[in-house]
Amino acid sequence: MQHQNLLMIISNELDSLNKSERKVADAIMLDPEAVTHSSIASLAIKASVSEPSVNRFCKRFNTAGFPDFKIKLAKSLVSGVRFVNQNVDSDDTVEHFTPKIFDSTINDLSLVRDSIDHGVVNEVVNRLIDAERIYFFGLGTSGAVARDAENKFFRFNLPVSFHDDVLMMRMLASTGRSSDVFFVISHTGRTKEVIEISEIAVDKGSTVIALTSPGSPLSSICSISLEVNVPENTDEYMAMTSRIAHLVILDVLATGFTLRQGPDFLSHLEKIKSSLKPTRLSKDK
Amino acid sequence: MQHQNLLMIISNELDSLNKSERKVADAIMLDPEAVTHSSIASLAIKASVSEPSVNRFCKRFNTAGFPDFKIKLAKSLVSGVRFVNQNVDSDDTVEHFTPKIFDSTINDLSLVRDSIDHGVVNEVVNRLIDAERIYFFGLGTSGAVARDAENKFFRFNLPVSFHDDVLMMRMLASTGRSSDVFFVISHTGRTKEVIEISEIAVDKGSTVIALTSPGSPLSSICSISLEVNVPENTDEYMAMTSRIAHLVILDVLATGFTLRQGPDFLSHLEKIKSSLKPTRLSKDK
DNA sequence: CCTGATAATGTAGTTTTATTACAAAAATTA
DNA sequence: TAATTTTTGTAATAAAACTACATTATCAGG
Repeated sequence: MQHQNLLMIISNELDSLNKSERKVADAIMLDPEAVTHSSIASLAIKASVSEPSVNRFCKRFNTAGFPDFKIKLAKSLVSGVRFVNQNVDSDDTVEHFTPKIFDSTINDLSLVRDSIDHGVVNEVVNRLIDAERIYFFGLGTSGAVARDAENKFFRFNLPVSFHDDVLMMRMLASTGRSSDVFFVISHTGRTKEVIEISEIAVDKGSTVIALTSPGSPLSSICSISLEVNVPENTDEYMAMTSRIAHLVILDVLATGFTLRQGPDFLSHLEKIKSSLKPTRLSKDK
Repeated sequence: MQHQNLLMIISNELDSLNKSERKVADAIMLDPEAVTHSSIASLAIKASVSEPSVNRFCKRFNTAGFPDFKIKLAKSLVSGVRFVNQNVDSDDTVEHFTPKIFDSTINDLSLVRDSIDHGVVNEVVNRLIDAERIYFFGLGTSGAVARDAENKFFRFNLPVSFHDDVLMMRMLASTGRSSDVFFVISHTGRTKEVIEISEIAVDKGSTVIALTSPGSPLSSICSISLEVNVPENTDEYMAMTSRIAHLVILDVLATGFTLRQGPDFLSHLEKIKSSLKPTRLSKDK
């Protein structure tokens, strides 16, 4: 893992430390937050070791020195990213598990943000702009994502629909034209029906864009694959965050779409927005 | 606000700074990450001011001095929450706007995380557990959220459905029983139809839980209101992040639900999970 | 259980970094 | 414009971190 939490690394390597290093580690674990504000001297005293021992400790953990160590330590302490189990425990109360779920989602989103392929995003936006029709396909949870996508892309003045019925999907795929874009959403990329349907659409010469995980069967057979790597959640109580990443990516695509259309397009969006006004109660009652 | 971001504070007070303070602020904003690794001297040079000016700058922002400032700055950079210029510009390329959209979503989620009322969450979980039936209602974008919620709560072995058709909603609401829970999702909380339907359900003695924004008409008429304050996005190109916050909150509720059922319940969830296996291609081809 | 080698730790001095006190320079006000 | 206040910088001081080297502990082979 590229970006791992310093405190976590320390606690993992606790066994492979020598005496004084261990003393330093213990002193840090006791109150990491305090270490952030203390000098190398005071930490040395707290750990009953010499200052250079603390310094050596820092370097052992791939930091430039004590100040750098403090910075990295501080980062690892930020808001709920507490290294000690960010997993939900069976005896957690609302106060405990709520921030854990948020933090875990946030963390996953930032991983996706940093790993997404801009070239592919760009290419997908191009294909969407050239499309005469867009179909969003998804089953189960991804069906909800597809539905959200329809809602978003509908505003762009082109025929869009979403489908979560495999029979409909199959029929549409087999009657698809080369100017049609099938946007297939699937977390696993392993659902047989979805793969078959995508293959049909590809055979018919339509563009099939997949929003799925890297290296999946779906990914390999479609025209363009927008691969999203969301770490599998081993925690039984944790929800699937991939669908949220998918939603954000669709936001990205919609934004790219809008930007490419130029500023005139904004007035069109405004028109749709204001069409909803009569359905709402006004702000001032 | 309890936990506010240092970078955000700085960018907010940019106007009230004097010349040299402003120079320091600009130098920091240019590359905050670099500042966390630099000395007061090098930052002073970069900002073309004296070292004491940098020191005074730090103290002005309620930090003990430069080292403490660096720690706080480092913390504000965690989870990639970059606050500088998170609006999408019309000449942004994919490389530019993609992280902006992710960051803005992440930022909103962390605000919701810190502002959510745990007592209400707890109460909502209780009501959901006592429910004999749960209906998830939502229109437009919130329809997709409702659909996702159905998918999630369906696994809990109790009758759940989602509806995005106002006529169906109206009929269900008017035939509702006191053991029924209507879970109404609405970002604005101002859609007339939704409010009317909720009022009907309340009159019939059903429990109406609203997932909506604070102080909205919907919020005031329902049984329990789960209020989510997502800052309105003024940027024309930015998407609505409230729906994502809603999804995460539904994850939280589902988690609370699962935890309350005790460990035996997990085997039931496992059963549902494995029921999907035959629809998928195996990992090893 | 000694001896030499190696690893671990500490001491003391050096260098870097941050802070403070004060003076000079701007800016502001009357 | 002179007095006052605010801002900014200079230079000295203090604090903190690091380095080279010395000492001590540990361990393997005899």
